[in-house]
Amino acid sequence: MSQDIPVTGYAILGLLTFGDELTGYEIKQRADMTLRFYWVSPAMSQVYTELRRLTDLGLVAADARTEGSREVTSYAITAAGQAALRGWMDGTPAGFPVLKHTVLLRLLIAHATEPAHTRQMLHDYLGELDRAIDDLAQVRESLRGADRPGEAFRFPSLVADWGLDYFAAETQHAKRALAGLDETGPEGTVPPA
Amino acid sequence: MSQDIPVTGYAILGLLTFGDELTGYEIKQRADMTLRFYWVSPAMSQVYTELRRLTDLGLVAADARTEGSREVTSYAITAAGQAALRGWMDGTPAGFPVLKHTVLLRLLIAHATEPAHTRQMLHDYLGELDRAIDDLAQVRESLRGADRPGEAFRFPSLVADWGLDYFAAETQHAKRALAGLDETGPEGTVPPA
DNA sequence: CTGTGCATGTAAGGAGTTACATGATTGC
DNA sequence: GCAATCATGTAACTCCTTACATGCACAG
Repeated sequence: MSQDIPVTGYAILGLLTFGDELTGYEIKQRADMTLRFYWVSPAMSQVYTELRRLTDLGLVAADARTEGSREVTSYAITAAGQAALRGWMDGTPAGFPVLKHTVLLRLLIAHATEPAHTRQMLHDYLGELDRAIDDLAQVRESLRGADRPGEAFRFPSLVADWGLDYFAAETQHAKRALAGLDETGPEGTVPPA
Repeated sequence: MSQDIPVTGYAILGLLTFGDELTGYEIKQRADMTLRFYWVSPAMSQVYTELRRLTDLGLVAADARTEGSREVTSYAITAAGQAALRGWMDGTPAGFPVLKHTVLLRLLIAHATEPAHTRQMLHDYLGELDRAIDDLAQVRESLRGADRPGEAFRFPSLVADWGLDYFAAETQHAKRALAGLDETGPEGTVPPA
């Protein structure tokens, strides 16, 4: 059946189940909007590589047309693609999420540098979290109107809400860590608020 | 300065800042205990590869001895290693965490399969979360006694607590998603509890 | 007429994985 | 005696990234 497609391949296949025919460029944009929060933001070159593979396997159909004077290729999922996607979703265990959290990694060994640097890092992280929340909130808003049970964007909404909650929690954690950093050892005093 | 070491290299360097001389095997064990939750669980082969690189760069010192009749090599961080680690922590932006969350990815496109499968997946995830929480809670317990400000395991404790909260939140999210799945469309009725 | 966005690719390389291979030590 | 754990590595391969390369369309 499924000839060993990387997860990103299935993710692209998944993006194509929402109805539209998409170009590689558009797939990259959609991935940057939503997929990046809980999977990856694949490089353009990988999107094309993956589309090539999926086309060769017959899981997507390439629709090459000429627009003005340039070649544009859109892709649509095929019946075989739908079947492969289902086979993957039903047949392979989901597995535990992998978190590559450089902030936490650095916090773990924060004793190896000065507190000021760690504080700076957490501040920066808070800023990036704000931006991520703004971005994701906008995506979430765009799903309104079709986000109720049975509607087209039911699951994307569920996932977006999950993500928003996650980022909110991260913000809290970062703030708590920041507060914890300001506490000094048993002999020290708590610095003024 | 730092000759392009992968993050995992710095992670290993970080593990060696907690005092002990460790063998590759032991480093792998420690990584599996703690690092895996917010970075990765590197394969054994990669641990050795990385230790080789760090040794070549003079960032760790290999201490090869013969124990009984077999060769055992332990590694300790050198002064140069400490400097390189600090340079990395202070000099490179931490960057936003990357989450590879197959459960969320699958939930996003859950319309492509039957609700029963999605429910099953979320159940499985809840089980794995329980196990992860147990494991991490045990690690957290082992840090007690040296987890206050200024003490050796201050930061690891902070990070472990962060992780435990994260897993608790994930459990809540998964349960909420499960509850959301049981709601049917506007025309349907809410199934009995 | 220049920069930004749209659109598509190739090539090189790195990080990390699985599979394979080997052997000592310890506990049952 | 056998399995699990300790301990160390090599080889092949894959996913994915960065850098490079090209060219149209459109707005200011």
